[in-house]
Amino acid sequence: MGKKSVTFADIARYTHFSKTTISRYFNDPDSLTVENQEKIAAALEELGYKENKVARILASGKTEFVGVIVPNLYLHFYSQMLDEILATYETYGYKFLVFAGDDNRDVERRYIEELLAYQIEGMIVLSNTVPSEELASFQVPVVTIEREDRFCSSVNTDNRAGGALAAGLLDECGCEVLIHINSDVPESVPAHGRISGFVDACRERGVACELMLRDFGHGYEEADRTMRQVFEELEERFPGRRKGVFVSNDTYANMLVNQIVRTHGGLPDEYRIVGFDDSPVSRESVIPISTVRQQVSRIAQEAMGLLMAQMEERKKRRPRPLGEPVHKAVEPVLVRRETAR
Amino acid sequence: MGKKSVTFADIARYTHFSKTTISRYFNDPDSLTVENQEKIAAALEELGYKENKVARILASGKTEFVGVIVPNLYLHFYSQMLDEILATYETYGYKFLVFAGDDNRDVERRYIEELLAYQIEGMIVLSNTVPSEELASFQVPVVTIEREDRFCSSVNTDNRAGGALAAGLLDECGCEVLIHINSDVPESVPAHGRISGFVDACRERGVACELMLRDFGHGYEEADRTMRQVFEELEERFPGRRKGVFVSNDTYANMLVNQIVRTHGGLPDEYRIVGFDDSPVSRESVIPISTVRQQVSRIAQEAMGLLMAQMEERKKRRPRPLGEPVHKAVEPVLVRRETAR
DNA sequence: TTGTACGCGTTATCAA
DNA sequence: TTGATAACGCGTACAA
Repeated sequence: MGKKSVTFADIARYTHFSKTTISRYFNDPDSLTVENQEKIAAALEELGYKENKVARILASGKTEFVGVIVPNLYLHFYSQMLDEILATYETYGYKFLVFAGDDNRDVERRYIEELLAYQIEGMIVLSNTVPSEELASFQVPVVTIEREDRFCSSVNTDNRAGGALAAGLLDECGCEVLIHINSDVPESVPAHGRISGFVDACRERGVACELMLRDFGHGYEEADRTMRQVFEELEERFPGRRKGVFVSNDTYANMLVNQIVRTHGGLPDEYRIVGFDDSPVSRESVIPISTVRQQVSRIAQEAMGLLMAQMEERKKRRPRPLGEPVHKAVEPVLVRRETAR
Repeated sequence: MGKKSVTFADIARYTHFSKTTISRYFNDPDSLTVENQEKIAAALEELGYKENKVARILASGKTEFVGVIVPNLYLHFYSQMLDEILATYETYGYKFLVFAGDDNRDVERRYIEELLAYQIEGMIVLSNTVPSEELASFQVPVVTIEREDRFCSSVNTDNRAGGALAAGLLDECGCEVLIHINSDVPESVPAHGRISGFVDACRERGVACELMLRDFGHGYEEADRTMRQVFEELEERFPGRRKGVFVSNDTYANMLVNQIVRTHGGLPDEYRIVGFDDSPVSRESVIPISTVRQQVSRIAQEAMGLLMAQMEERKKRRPRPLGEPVHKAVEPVLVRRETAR
């Protein structure tokens, strides 16, 4: 690399101390006299020392690396989540090696191998292709976020509570029939709670409840077409009745709002709509959409907290055999906008 | 770390080869007999060997790390950009250490120090707080994307061409007056080209051209209020004339569209609108917005390509003194939607 | 308070 | 084709 970089040995030679003393200057400065600290500080300045953490890692075994695997950064939820995860650097000092796995299981497996080769101390997984059982089998602490989490510790939004919040708001708006639009989410995925939470809340409130589970495909266009059909079905099946519609995410909710506005020239009183995520589109919509916000920042912090606990445990002499996975739930928050007050 | 991991020494002992031979198995397998390759392969399997790239780094000096600094991942452009940067792992094998600097200069400086301590081989910078002159002073190849780039190599969208595309489309739509809404972008930032490109294209076409540069502040609400004023001004100053409005980004363009739709119940024939970025909101809008797309994927690839070239050069015996920074421009693409055909 | 000596897990240089 | 030995730059017992 051109000129060799300045090392502890150089500083030691220059200051007539030993390498150990230089090392101590960084890791336990108080064990040196103030005078000598200053000498060393001056020498560092003089020689233009730059620290080399790779060498430190090899010697200490601590990389302070955490691996992150997201499905993509196209969906706002994931990028926002990553943003908040990165922000925990200020608290814990851990650095993040990030991979976007694109929902491809084998690709993600390769990424995990690579991460392990870099001696990551822990892993945060948001993608849902590799089963949690397999994740748990790597000898590294893992915390998952909003995905199947049977064998791993995890942090999720309390999706059931989210479904209930939506049902509650729509009910309060005086809706005669409560409808939930979603895809057929497997029970193992936390987001399934949006369905069950909504249905149960409807039952408790004694309100008519309708489930419309559709395959929204993968692209935007496809989803939009499906939503158009759903809209027509709504118009046909529930004419004149006040419909409270809870849509599984804001992007889909916005499609529905657009459809309604294009047809009726606005949001008729017979519609009330609630989305999920509080993603940008919910407030950018012509009619700002009421929604259920996931506390992304809190989720990220809890996840790093959980991970830190496991990583610390692992550094001890006799680490406990990890015990049962811990699952944390973060309460969602209702955001009232114009589609349902 | 619980059980010590299996090392070359263990494999060597087990197979009665030397550590060197084991190393060769990985880095130059053909220099071993096929027979011995198989023996070693078997031993690796047997003992459950996991590679340790940190040790390799220390010995070889090559980290295959690239540092990335983005302002945030809240804006879609940055997260999409990061997504595409991460995707280049498949081509080049470089891993990415990512920091979100939140537009705080000193924070970003700390992040850069940290990145350098991890012996990154190169850096991709999207945030705009640290001057390119300072970036160039670190002894690491740097490529910037869509930011001030005087002293660094860079890849940017050809913003002037983007402004011209917008002007062209609006002119073709038969607009009588062409208006550009933007903030007062400094000339050093590539995005300034959207202004100059637009203005020059108007002049060439001999069309009336109006610049409305406003301070849109930092939050969404603030920007929305500003856009409301801009809208009122448009209505007042150009009544009855067909207005071709080019807005600096899709989020703002959507605010304008919403304002118009709320006032007029739709998009009157006297308005044509073009945004910039092709971000999700442009097609999620009630009236899907015509826009100028940045070729994010191409930009990311060009950036990594440029960076790779510099990093390779640096590994040679007598690296050229880097010479002048290289600036690449990527052509934008016009996306015709409903607000301007 | 400071120093000695060794280890971390690879790669690189020679020599065989 | 293989091996012995010395780096790589730092941390850490243990000794002084």
